[in-house]
Amino acid sequence: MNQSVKKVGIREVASHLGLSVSTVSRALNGYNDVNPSTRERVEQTAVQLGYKASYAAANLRSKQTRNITFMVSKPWTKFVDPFFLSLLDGVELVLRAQGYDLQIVMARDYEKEIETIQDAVESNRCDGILFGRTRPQDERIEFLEDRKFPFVTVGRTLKDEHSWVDVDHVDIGYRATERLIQLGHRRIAHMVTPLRYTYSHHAQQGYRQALADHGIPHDPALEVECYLSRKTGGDAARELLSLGQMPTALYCSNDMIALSAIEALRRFNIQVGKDIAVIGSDDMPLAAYVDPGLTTFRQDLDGMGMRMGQMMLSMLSGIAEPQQQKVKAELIVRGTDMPYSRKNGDEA
Amino acid sequence: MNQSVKKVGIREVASHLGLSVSTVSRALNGYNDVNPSTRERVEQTAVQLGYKASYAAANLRSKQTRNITFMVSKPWTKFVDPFFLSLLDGVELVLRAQGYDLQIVMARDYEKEIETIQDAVESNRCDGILFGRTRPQDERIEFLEDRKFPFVTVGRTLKDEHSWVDVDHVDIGYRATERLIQLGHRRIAHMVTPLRYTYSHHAQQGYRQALADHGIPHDPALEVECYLSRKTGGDAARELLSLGQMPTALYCSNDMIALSAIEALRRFNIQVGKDIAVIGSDDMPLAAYVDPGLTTFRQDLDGMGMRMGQMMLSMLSGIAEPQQQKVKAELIVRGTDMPYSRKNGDEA
DNA sequence: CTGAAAACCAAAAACGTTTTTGGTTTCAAT
DNA sequence: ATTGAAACCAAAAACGTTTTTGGTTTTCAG
Repeated sequence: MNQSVKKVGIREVASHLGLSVSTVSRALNGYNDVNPSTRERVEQTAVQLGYKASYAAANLRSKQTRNITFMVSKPWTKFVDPFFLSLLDGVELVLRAQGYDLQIVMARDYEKEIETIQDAVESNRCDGILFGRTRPQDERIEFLEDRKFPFVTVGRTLKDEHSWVDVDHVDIGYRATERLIQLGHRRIAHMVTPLRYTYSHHAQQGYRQALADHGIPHDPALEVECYLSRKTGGDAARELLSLGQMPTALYCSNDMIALSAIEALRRFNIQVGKDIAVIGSDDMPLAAYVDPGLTTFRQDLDGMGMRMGQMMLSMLSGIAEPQQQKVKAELIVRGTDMPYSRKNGDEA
Repeated sequence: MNQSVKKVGIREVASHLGLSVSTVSRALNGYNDVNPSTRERVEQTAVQLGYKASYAAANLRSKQTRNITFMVSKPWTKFVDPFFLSLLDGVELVLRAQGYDLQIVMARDYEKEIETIQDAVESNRCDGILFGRTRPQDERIEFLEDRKFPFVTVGRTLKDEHSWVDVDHVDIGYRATERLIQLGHRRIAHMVTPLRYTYSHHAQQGYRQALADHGIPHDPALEVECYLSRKTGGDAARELLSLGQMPTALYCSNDMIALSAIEALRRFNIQVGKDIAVIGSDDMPLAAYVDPGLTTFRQDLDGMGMRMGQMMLSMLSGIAEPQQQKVKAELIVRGTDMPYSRKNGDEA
């Protein structure tokens, strides 16, 4: 009910208590050289008076913005969105709990990415940076490491010496391939996501390892690089069809590619889940909806986001060693994978 | 190549030019009482020296944060995401162009919404607020109007006297219904989105108007309120099935509901696009993908986002009158709507 | 020429905190 | 009692801009 017309500053609460401004500040910011009972009183009258510290003033003096920037790279939006927002949700949750704000910037093409990061660092508008879409060797990461500016990524470089959270794509590749092998398949194709991203290499690694472990020779013709738009996923499927001997199973390192391959195959009257097995890699909303449902892997994006936030927080509180967390994905069995039967081989 | 170890402040550029600090500031901030040639020189050496104004200091003095907060209400994420991010993209584009940062906060349930807004306003961390999910009368809007704090919404209240951008849902409702009528349908159901949101009322209005204009009596039993989760869309469809006379067409005020209804109908062996017509309202990614594709309406979210940003900017530059923009959606004809044929009526 | 207005710029105040510095009290150990 | 350390707090400096105030120069009509 305390309706002060003027907004109340730290002075007000200080004079209201007969304390000095500095004591109030130290009490509010959790310094230890202040009497617990004093702190108590300060905190109480602060809320009572509706005191809110001026961010600008606090930032100016303390040289930290309490802002974390998440850079989202533009060319995906349409289909990768859902992933992004779940992640963001987790990030925001833990950041806000510690009084940090989350700010987002969009990099609208490749060159803008590094530019955006530079700008964010140099115009000190944030204390840390978050981003994804990491590449085997990544200019952005080199820049940030060079400047010793706090950052955490979703995904990693191949060098792998910074703080990151990542789905274990080697594991996914391995498990998907092994599953198909155990279902009796021998000719298993890998529809590879763009190799400019690190995770594609990991998926490839898992795929090849599984083949090797089960004594199946690796046929380079069965590994086709696809791009993220739907078209080229279908194109790759057609390319595979034209091979002398058709693969009986497809492991796709993302669902969009799987889905577009399925669509293309359908056009050739090849029934997925019957004539050919398909396994995807991320569980996009569509995957559950198509018929038959896509067998794929679910990733705990919310949890990964939270983990990212925590890492950032701990870096900000002075911990220098890079932290890394690899997250296992959960296999979601739906209808697109099935055991090998001799018939399939003849199909092509 | 100018590698100063210390970061360069406004003092540096001033002394480097033999000018006063204040002149440099005025030159950089576009004040008019500074010689054009002086301004030129200042700007040049500013970039040359790599000068970046301290946000904190500038904010402290000028009392504006150059931050806009977008509040996203949590309970949707899974399916409404794509809409959200497209919108955000447009917003960010125009805001950033004017040097504003975009910051996002998640309100994780209903109560948190108003709380979050209050906090954003009172702890002056931002100059303006953006949000959606507006209700017929909206506590948040009342609060912000009361405080005279700049805000723009996606969607509006029924009172409708603030700044907003909104898809014309009356128009969608009208056109969808009219189209079905012109295809020969008479028993057209409206699967209504939750009435706690304003746009549902608008959709309803359009639907009823179209019926009235074509002399079709309004049957309340054909208007069923659904909720956003997929389940209840299907439930509503089942409810309609149990009616004495089955509707021959469904207009759904959002795609998710349409899709779940379609799924439920399929379980009853009712073929959508053949036995019953369905039209949706927003063009979610799924809509193009299901078979048959959902006939629906596309909304220019990117454009709406940009419009929101522009409105915010103009409010910030002092224009007080509320600005409002209604956006027409574009009909996307796919496979779920078809002409009425006598057979349908008997189907139930 | 002259005087007043306009253009241009410098000096200093102000923004509202946090941090530094240092001073007083309290307390336990001598 | 005395002393040194620890606990507590006040005063003032500092953060890096923008804004205010006012002073000097230029311009231009009379």
